[in-house]
Amino acid sequence: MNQSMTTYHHGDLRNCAIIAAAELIEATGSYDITIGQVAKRTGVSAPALYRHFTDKDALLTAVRELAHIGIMEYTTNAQHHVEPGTLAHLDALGSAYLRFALDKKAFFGLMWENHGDADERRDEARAKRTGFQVLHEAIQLYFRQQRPECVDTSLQTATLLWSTAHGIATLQHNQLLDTFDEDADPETLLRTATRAILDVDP
Amino acid sequence: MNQSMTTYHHGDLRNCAIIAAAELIEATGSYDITIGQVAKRTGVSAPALYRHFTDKDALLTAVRELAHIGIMEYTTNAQHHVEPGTLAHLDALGSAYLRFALDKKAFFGLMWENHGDADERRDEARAKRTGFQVLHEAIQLYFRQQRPECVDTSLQTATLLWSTAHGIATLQHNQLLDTFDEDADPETLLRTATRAILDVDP
DNA sequence: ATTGGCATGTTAATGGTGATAACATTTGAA
DNA sequence: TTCAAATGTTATCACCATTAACATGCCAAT
Repeated sequence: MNQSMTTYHHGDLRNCAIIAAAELIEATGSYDITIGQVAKRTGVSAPALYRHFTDKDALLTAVRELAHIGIMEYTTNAQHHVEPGTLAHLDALGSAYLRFALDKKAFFGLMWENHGDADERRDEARAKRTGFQVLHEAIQLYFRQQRPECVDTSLQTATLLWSTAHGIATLQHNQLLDTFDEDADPETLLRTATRAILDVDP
Repeated sequence: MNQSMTTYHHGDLRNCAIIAAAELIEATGSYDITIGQVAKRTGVSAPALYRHFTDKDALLTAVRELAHIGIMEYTTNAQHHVEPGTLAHLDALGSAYLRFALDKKAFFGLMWENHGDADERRDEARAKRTGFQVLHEAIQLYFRQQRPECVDTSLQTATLLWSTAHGIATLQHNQLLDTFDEDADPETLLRTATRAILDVDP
């Protein structure tokens, strides 16, 4: 991308291809891109990409990593403006998740798409588990600080909260929330659900 | 399918193609099928299908209709064994949703995939709204019968319940529930969430 | 009954896509 | 300095969705 294009060898093709793919996805709003498009945007021939990615899915997997980093940025930024261990903290995490799904529609879709290789999926599962841990720790902190009488070490609350946030995000992503209830507001729904779920088991 | 194959004209190609596609999806566990595969299974040439479907997506849309009917059967059957207006009734609906997602993985994925034509999407949205209405009415009945003091005419509870069920189903579909919490059981999660959400606003 | 038009099939061809093969250039380490 | 590995390039393939051009059989009007 920032290489003097006079060289036969590109110098940083792998990274540039990933970025080009991400830009393409952002620009078109769809992750249905072709190797040829990525190659052209990178100023290189299509087969050149196969020196750096075993197949198309490997390239998309690299883009998915970027998407994971992106959603992490959303949540990290959200946490900067709230007091740790408060209800507002949990709201901020959920809100960040929903906003990412809305702002970066194509990346959000790509992240959760069913794809090929089992090894790649395991790596992504690890990345997603990291995000899950952030939520789980925030919940643990919330209970210790706000409701020390009912601290719960299980993962159930975190799993439930993630599921709900994910469901709301996914339905909204498919434009179904409006279909079901034209007055539905994702953030309000999630806040309501969050409060309901946190009140379980007291 | 049940036609004497001696005729040049097939007689019921449209329906047979849809069924063949569905069978193929069921058999391979993936909705990534080709027109050629469907044609071969129907005993016909590939272009013949274009007399009945404008494009591949139109065929898949027809299969999606079958999937909607299928999930409706799951929920309808589930309702036969429970008292209307009870908590068990709501549990049965949720359980049917989760079981369909697990039993008919590929169909579930296909139903919620992002696809092309806006008109087709509007039709499917209608089908989904019908399913949503079933849930909403069950919830209304539940409140009238079990908790008449807090009947709520809004769609919020239904939307929230659907979102949660959908989130759990989707995460499970992507094998992420186990990743997050190896002890997580989808049915238990949904039952817990259901009770929490119903207790809102009392 | 005959026949002509329309619905519905068939084979051939097109254009795009992922992927591999065969060949070319550069780089860097012995 | 040189040659092998790394990395690009231009054919080339197979597969796929879709369209074109042609063939067949059903049905309705004569």
